[in-house]
Amino acid sequence: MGTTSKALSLLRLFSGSQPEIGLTELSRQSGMNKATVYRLMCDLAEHGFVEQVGADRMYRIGPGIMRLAVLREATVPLRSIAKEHVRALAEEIGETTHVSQVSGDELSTLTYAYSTKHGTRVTMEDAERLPFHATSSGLSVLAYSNAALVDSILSKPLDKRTPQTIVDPQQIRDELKRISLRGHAESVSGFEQDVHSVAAPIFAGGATVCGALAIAAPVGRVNGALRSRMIAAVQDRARMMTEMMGGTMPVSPDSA
Amino acid sequence: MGTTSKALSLLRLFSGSQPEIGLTELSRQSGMNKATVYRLMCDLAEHGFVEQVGADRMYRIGPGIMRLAVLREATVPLRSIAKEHVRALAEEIGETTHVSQVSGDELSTLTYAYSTKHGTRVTMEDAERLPFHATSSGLSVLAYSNAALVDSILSKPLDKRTPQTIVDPQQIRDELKRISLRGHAESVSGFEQDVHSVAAPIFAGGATVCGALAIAAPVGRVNGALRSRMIAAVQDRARMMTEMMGGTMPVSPDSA
DNA sequence: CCATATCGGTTTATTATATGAACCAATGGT
DNA sequence: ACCATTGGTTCATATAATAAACCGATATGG
Repeated sequence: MGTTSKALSLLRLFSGSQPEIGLTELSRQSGMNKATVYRLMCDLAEHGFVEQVGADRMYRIGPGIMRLAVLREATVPLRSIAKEHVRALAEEIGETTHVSQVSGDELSTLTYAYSTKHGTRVTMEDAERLPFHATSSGLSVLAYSNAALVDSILSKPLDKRTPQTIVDPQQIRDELKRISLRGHAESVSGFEQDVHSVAAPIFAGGATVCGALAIAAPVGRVNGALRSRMIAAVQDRARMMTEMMGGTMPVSPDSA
Repeated sequence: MGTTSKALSLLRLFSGSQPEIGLTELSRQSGMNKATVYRLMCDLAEHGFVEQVGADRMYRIGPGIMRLAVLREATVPLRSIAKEHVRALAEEIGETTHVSQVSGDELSTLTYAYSTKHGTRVTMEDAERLPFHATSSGLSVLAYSNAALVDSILSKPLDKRTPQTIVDPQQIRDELKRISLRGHAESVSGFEQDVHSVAAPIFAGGATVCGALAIAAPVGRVNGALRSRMIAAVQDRARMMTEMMGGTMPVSPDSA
């Protein structure tokens, strides 16, 4: 692996549940030599990609990222668009909503919103990486992705997150076909126990899928009526977001 | 320079006025060999830090940045806090407002807001790098920064952006003292002709300055009354933002 | 319509750079 | 007082980065 890739892969270790990491821990989790990690982190810090904080000198994501993020949003405003719709949709349906974004072969949560309508709700983690095969968001994205990505994802071993998680590649491929016909994906307890979610893909310029909009509710609350409303609303909103992104829905299922 | 630093410095070339750059152009502007740039960009693309777009294969900032940005904002929510205040302040004063952020020895615009009160207004560029010595934002930050940063900035040659730009290090140091006493900085046509701006620093945990809030108005519109309102408002808002960031104003000027 | 220039990308011998085991100094818990 | 762990440093070794030349494709212009 190239040196640059090693440095960037260190950033991958940071997550919502682990926003600050020490030098030794970084070395352990990356499997790289401590001295190497140290130098790489210095390089990253020099450019503001990470910063050291507190007496224990832990590293966390740095301010330099924000400049690039502002630049990204100025050209591809997925997050700002998402924020509006996610908010409104949560209000409308009374359940948790979120938008996730494709980046290469990864899918991560971009923003989410809770509704205060019920005392219980599905909770989200910041910037969480979502598995493609086990979430409605992931499936809806995959259903409109090129074959190369689908193959790449389904050829690796699929994590069985819950007893309900579908991990058979062929079964998933069949489901992807159905999804691309219906225009939305659905998952019941595939990622987290007791979570029922529906999702629809969002497209950017050139009819390429750039992410997904999803609604997630406790399984027990999803009756026929709510389910219908969720599906209709998520598709409608995703279509609106696609429009705002300057994208178009592919005319026919192009998962080939 | 290390390989990693070279890769990261390529990202620095992207800006609001140049959001997409081709391979040859990157090579030219960075001074690095084209083959080297190519490999580095591949590494960056692999991790979603850049992506290639269109038929001409231009590079732009990629979606991978957004995951890190979400993570950053979850721990240091400067931008989300800034957005609210910048909006409200623009409304209140009727002029352009913006918040910039320190990252190492750089200062860049994080968010801004326009007011529709007047037909003419100061306009901003996304993610623009601001010179410390020529902007009220930069001066207000510098006035509360440690001596190492101040020395580092003032020891390099200072760009004379306009005839009014102050470029004499000693003169600037004197001004910094006054700023730290008053709590705000002011610049008249120091960065852009005909722009009068006032700014106040924002502090994060540990009384370290993390950025600045500023109001910018056309010189001709800033009379005594407006100027007083701008100064009072910017200081007030910056104080509020500091509070929300969990920061504290340093008790005494600590520019030593 | 052909000649030329420029583009993104690729190859390969050369060389500079990254690496990692061992080592410090500092801190904290027992 | 001790041991374990932390962040950080050193330097001989080995690996990975580099750059000139090259390629095919596209665009430019006379």
